[in-house]
Order: sequence, then structure tokens, then C-alpha cells
Amino acid sequence: MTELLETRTQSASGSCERVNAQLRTARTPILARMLQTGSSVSTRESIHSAAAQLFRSRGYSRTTVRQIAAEAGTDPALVIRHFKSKELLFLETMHLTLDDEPLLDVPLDRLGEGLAELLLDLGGSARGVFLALVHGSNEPHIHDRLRDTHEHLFVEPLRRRLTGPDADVRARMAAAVAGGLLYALWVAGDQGLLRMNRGELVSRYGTLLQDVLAPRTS
Amino acid sequence: MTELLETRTQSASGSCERVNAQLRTARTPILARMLQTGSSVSTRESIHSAAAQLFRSRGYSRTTVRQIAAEAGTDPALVIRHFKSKELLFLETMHLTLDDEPLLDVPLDRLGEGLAELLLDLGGSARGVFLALVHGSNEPHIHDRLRDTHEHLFVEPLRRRLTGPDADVRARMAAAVAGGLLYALWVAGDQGLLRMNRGELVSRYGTLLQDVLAPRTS
DNA sequence: GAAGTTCGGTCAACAATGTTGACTCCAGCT
DNA sequence: AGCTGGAGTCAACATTGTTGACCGAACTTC
Repeated sequence: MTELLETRTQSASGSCERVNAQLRTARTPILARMLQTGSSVSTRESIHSAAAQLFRSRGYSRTTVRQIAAEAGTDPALVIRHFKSKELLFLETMHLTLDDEPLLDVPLDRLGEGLAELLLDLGGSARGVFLALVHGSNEPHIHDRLRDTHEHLFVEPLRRRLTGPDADVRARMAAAVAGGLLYALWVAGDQGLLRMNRGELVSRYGTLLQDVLAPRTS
Repeated sequence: MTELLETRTQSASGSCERVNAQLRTARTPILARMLQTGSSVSTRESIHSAAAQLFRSRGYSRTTVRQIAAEAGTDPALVIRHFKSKELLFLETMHLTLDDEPLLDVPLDRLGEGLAELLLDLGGSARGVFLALVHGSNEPHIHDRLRDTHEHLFVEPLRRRLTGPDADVRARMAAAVAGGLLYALWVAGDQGLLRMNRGELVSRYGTLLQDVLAPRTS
């Protein structure tokens, strides 16, 4: 019964990295063992990538250590042995970074538009990591991670481009607006915004963010 | 006598569906139960309020059915028997509402400021419910609840005050900005914003929201 | 008034979860 | 050869949400 469930789950989530990982651990044990510490590195790697994929797609509470172990082709106990706990494994796998060059390259009077484009092109794995962090941030350590992420993903790059006594406040407000867009789209799932065409959303949010970053003196 | 009991229950709970459910279940024996054991209705009530408090303060995943039962002075099995599951109990207890009269009373050119004041005065139980919904929205039904809440807590009251072809878009963007403020303060925990004095935050966010709701034609 | 039904309450159990400890196995060093 | 240390396996633990069996009291029906 359990095997049936596991194979079903595995075949349902067919992934190239998973097959490779399994081949690495299962098919070439001799070769792997010959290299230094043996299959330790590669199983650790398998666990890491399996956990990253599962946490991203199913969130923290809905992915189980046994699922991770099955996906990585190993034992639940080994998952805990390598990374001390499920939470530490989560923290080690869920990092949200984005290149801030696009934000630093664009001229200052187009910073809002650049940020809007950046946010609305953000998708795929970034969405999964962001949602996993937000949903999991009931746990104190995950909350800390989300705070740090917000700080050095949004606030710091923006503040670096601004000047004046209230640069910090403007950067934080723009970061809040940026986070609010991701919140509305991904967390709350505002269908009205989701159905808008990208161009108009970029334009409207671009000018909005621009006004926050460099307010017009009316 | 029955009416008296019912009104008491209603005023204590404050939810239409719940009252109907109680009327359905507690049809006949309600009077005698109150006089004799006094347990049936009041246990349900105890479970409800204990669950509400625990969900608000500790979130969905960190509060356990056994904790709720202990707090209500009853048995874990009874918690499930009254409300079909932990998730349904959560959905029945976690309602986020706010009086929208303050938003409807204020003149249109002060709507942004009014909303900003409303948001920044929001605290206490509203914070707990909001965070519980956001954190728990990994679960599909809780996600639906959060979407509905966002829609008829922010979007609808704002759109009702706006006119023009893009009223819906402006309302949704303002709602996203509002949600972004709560996200930055409560979910991400932006220390810079948290440490700002309330007056300046109200002022800055007031004009920001006002610009979104009724953009200045520059 | 007696029998039956219903419903709240209690207890024990279940499967699934994260985690730990005992044990095996094998490479590399002394 | 013998020892050490680390990777892997297996069985167990406590805790979680949830269910089923039983109990007792009260309302309904005869």
C-alpha cells in the first residue's frame, strides 16, 4: 500500500533532476564510493534539490520529510541526519534572490517602471519561494528569513539609488508597495489584477512606484 | 425563553451562518440542556472562543486541537464532533471584518487619508486574524477565504466610492497598496516602518493612497 | 410509565508526522 | 589485523488530526 502510494507520487512528479539523482546514488555506487566520502555528497545534493522543489511547489507544512526522502531516493532519517531538522532544511533551501543590476542600470526617472517590470516578470521558482516564505513565516525562524529577504531584496537596492533625508522612508514605502503587488497577485490572488494585461499593469504600477520613489512636488 | 437564549447566542457570536447552524443542531433540547447540564451550547461556544483566541495568537499550524480542547475544558474528540475538522473550525472562527462607514463617510478627496488612518489603527484581533489567514493560506480553503476577505474588505468598499471607466482597477491597486502596508508591517515586519511615528506614516500613506484612488492629472 | 431514539461526552485507538537511537556496513588509517 | 568514523537502514517514540465504540441523560412515542 505504501509502496503503491510512493510510486504513484514519484511517477506523478516526474522530474529530470530526480532521475539523475537516483541514477547517481543507485546505479553507480562503486564509482561514487571510490571518490572520497562516497555517496554522501550526492545524497545530500539529492535531498537538497528534492526539498527545494517540494517546498517551492507544496509549501512548508504540506511537504513531508518522508516525501522529500522518497523523492531523493533515500531514507527519512537521513534527511534529518544531514540537515538537523525539517525547518533547517527549509531555511537552507529557500533563498530568494534577484539580480539587482536591472534596478541599478535603469536611469533614476525610470526606476519605478523598471521595478514594475521586474516584479511582473518575476515568476516560476521565485513565486514558489516567496509563497513558501510567506506561508511558513508563522514559524519564527522563517519569519526572520522573510524579514531579511524583504530587507535586502527590496529595501536596500532601492535605498542605494535614492538620496535625501527621507531616502530610507521612500525606499521602505516602495518596498511595501512592491510587496503589496506580490501579495495581491500571489497571496490574496486578486483575480481582477491577475486578468489585467501586463502592459497596463506595468505602466500603472511603474508610475505609482516612481511617485513613491521620487515624489512630484505638486 | 427560547428566543432569549437564541438572541444571547447570536449577540455573542455575530455570524449569520453560525447562528443558523446552531439553530439547526440545537433545535429541541436547548432549553433543557441549559437548565440541566448547561453544557451543550456553552461547550460549543467555549470551543469557538478558545479556538478563535488560539488561532489568532498562535496561527493555524501551531495551534493544536488538543490545545483548543484543553482551553475550552473539554475533549479533543468533541472539538471535531462539533466542527467537522480543524480546518472548518478555523474557517468558522477566522472572520476579518471592519466597519466601512468610516470609509463611506469621509469626503472623496480625503479617502486616502481615511484609509491610511483605518489601516494604521487596525491592531489587536484584526492583526491576528489577518496573519492567521495569510499564514494558513497554503491550505486551499483558507486561501479562498483570504481572497474573499481581500475582495470585500478592501476592493469593494473602495470601488463603491469611485467612478469612471477604470474605477475597478484603481480600487484594486489601492487595495493592493493597503494590503502591502499590512504585509510590510505584520508579515515581513519592516522595522523601519514599524518604528516610524504614526503621524508621518498616516500622512505619507494617505497621499499615496489618494494618488492611487484619484490620480492627479499632471 | 416503558421502550426507543437522539445527542453530548469520554476513552481508546488509528494513521501520519518529525525525530531519535541502535545497529550494520564499509573505507581508510594505524 | 584492528580500530575509527561516517553513511545507510530499521524500528521505535511522541505528537498530530480524526474516528469509532461505548455511556448516560433527556425527549418522543406508545
